[in-house]
Amino acid sequence: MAKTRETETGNDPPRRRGSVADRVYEALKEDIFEFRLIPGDKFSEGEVATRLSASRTPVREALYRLQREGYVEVLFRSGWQVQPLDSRKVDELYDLRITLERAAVHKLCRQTTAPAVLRQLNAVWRPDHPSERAFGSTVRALDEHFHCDLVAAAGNQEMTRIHQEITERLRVIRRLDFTRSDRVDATYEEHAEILDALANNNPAEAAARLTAHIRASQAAVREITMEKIREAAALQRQKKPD
Amino acid sequence: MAKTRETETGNDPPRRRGSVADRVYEALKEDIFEFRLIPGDKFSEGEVATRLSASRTPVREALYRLQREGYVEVLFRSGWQVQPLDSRKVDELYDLRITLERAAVHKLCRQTTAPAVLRQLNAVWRPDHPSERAFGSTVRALDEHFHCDLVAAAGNQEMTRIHQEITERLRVIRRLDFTRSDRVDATYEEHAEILDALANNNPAEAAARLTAHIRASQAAVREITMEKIREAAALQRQKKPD
DNA sequence: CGAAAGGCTCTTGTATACAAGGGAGCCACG
DNA sequence: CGTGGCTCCCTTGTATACAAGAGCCTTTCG
Repeated sequence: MAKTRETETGNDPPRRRGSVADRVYEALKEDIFEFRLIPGDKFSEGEVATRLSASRTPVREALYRLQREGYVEVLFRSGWQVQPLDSRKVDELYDLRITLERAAVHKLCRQTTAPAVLRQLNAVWRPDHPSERAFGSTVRALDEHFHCDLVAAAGNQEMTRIHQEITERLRVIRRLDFTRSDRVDATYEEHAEILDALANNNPAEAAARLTAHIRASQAAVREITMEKIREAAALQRQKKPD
Repeated sequence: MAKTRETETGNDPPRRRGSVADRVYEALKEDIFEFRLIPGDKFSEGEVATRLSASRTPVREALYRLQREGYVEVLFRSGWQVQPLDSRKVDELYDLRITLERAAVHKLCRQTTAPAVLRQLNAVWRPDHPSERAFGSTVRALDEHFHCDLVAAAGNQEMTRIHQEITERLRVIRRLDFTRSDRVDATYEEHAEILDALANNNPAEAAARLTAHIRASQAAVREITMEKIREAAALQRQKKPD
């Protein structure tokens, strides 16, 4: 249901929507996002082509796009592999995110025509009653929009495009952040603080709050990941006690 | 001679070097860089395939890569077109460059293991005698390396990769900067100042100098471009006085 | 019994064949 | 003469056929 309509936020779809290659691209990306394809999994072009009722040509095109975006890798004449997202790369992407969003915030404060976006974001992140707060995966989507909208509002399309790519790349990880209700609450509060600083045209504080917010999320995600790894390891030990 | 070995600096060559697709990719990119393919030019896949003695399959792969990087665009069932690099996008890419390089400089100052790169850069940009200064296209390559090395030294591979992409995208334009000897001299001096600030572990000044340096280059390039456009327009008027 | 070598299968890389559609030029008609 | 529509060619998008190599399994020899 609703497929991966989320990824249609339209950064660079110069290719005609509805082509087989696009369909395959979206399907594979969703497979990766939904863990139907796990990092390390190997598969072949023909296999994917059969499963998605397409020929190898559009499948290859989709795979090359995904490769460029860092999701998969081709092993010379030995099939494809889902690229694992190691913690080093994750940290690098977070750093990059912070760099870009800080720059966006500074740009935003130098602009005069900002309030439109800010008003809209305020409406979402400052509901009249706490009961109006979203929950679950909705918060993840809203959080993504918050950060993407800030960057987009700065007006640099190239920056927006790259930030969008990073956002998608980190999506698999970031969703973990919103599985804890305390983190959801923190997100609401921190976003509100950032919006305050922006409303006061205080770029330094806005940037500081933004950085702290992202770092907190990053730390929480890292912690949750470690937890999950420990759980998985325990389960593994329980299963194979050799 | 020497082909486009420059682009082999190896950001992401997961594809086997020597493949037809890579050869076509490099050839097309060089065609664009050397203005054998001018922005606005239209061409077809079959045409390129014939010219480069390949089939359409690797040509298409190369074209999709170039499309993703913003060099060309596909017109639905109506051929391909070399994407013009409008001034708005150029400005955006410059802004992005500044953002990334400033971040790199800040990171660099927080590190302890920086001097190696700095020493090497100093050797290049602070020759014992001004006579040892490079000239022509060599300066362009050296300037590119200066900025790329700074970013690479910060240690964020993702940032390095994206910065590299931006660098390539702006190369066509930036080369204009080094056609004026005063700009070459300025580059030497400004690079030296940046290296000084880095040696003194003064991130704020380094970032400021860096920004000023890039902005100066941007302004010069813009001016030279305007000049060239005026010249071209004059020539046009002379040719077709209707 | 072990190890090495050879072949067999499956993989990607490339070439070509086929399908669908857009654009320009031409012809006919008002 | 102008304009609208039609047709043909050329374009990309997709499917399939062919080539070359990497890996594994089997077989054979020491």
